[in-house]
Amino acid sequence: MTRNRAGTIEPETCCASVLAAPLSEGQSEDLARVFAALGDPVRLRLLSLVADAGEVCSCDLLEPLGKAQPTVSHHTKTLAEAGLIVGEKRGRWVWWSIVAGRLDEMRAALAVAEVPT
Amino acid sequence: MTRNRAGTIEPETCCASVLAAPLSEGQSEDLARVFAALGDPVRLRLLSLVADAGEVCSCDLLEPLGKAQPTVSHHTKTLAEAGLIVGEKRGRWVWWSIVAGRLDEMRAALAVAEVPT
DNA sequence: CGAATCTATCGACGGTTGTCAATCTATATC
DNA sequence: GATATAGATTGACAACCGTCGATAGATTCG
Repeated sequence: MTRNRAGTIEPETCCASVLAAPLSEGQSEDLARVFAALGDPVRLRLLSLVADAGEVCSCDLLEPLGKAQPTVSHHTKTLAEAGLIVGEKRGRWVWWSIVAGRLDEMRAALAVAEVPT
Repeated sequence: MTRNRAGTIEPETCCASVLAAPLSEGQSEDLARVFAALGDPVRLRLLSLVADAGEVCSCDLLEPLGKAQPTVSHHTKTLAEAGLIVGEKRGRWVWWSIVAGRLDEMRAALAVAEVPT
């Protein structure tokens, strides 16, 4: 598996499916890392807030999530490392937005009866 | 959120999307439970084996997964409680199969640009 | 019944994770 | 430069999780 400079995970197999039999250990580890990032209720709410607003700065996430600042920072980092969001620093603020393509990849991984290319 | 007697998760909102802004705490917890079940490489490989074979008995999972019997039993239980697989006992064996609808629900939850009803 | 086999449960161990107070870095403002 | 603010990092703690040996339950076969 490869890893880009931002440290996000980039499986060589962009479309490995859970339904494609025996998933290799490498593929399963890459997919599991991203699903694990989705496996926390606070991170899912964070993701929904970012998706809804299009762009959100971290400071606007504290109150709706009801978590302390280091906790929110920890979650944004986890989601960013999973490639699900990206942050852009502007002045003192970091603006987060969804990586739609990454969500599509995960959807594809869950696809039943995927037509192999 | 509701929960049936088998202990499997049953969100009242079958199609709650991560993109539908602020996901309620209940919705996010239900979704997170299922994504967390998917967030382990051994369980993803297990899922792929079941999906590929259509039906697999637990005894045939030990060797390909390279895990001890209690560990495999633990993982099948986790996936079953998440509603991703179902087991049918026949004689001494338990035959596991995929719940395709559950995978579709999770794909829908990750859908970008979902059209709200 | 007794032996063998498949699965689930229990208990324990080590590693990981979510959380927050305290602290540090970077940026902006006076 | 001094002060204030947004965010990241560190360290600590409790809770959770993956793993497996031992054991128990269920079913089949002799």
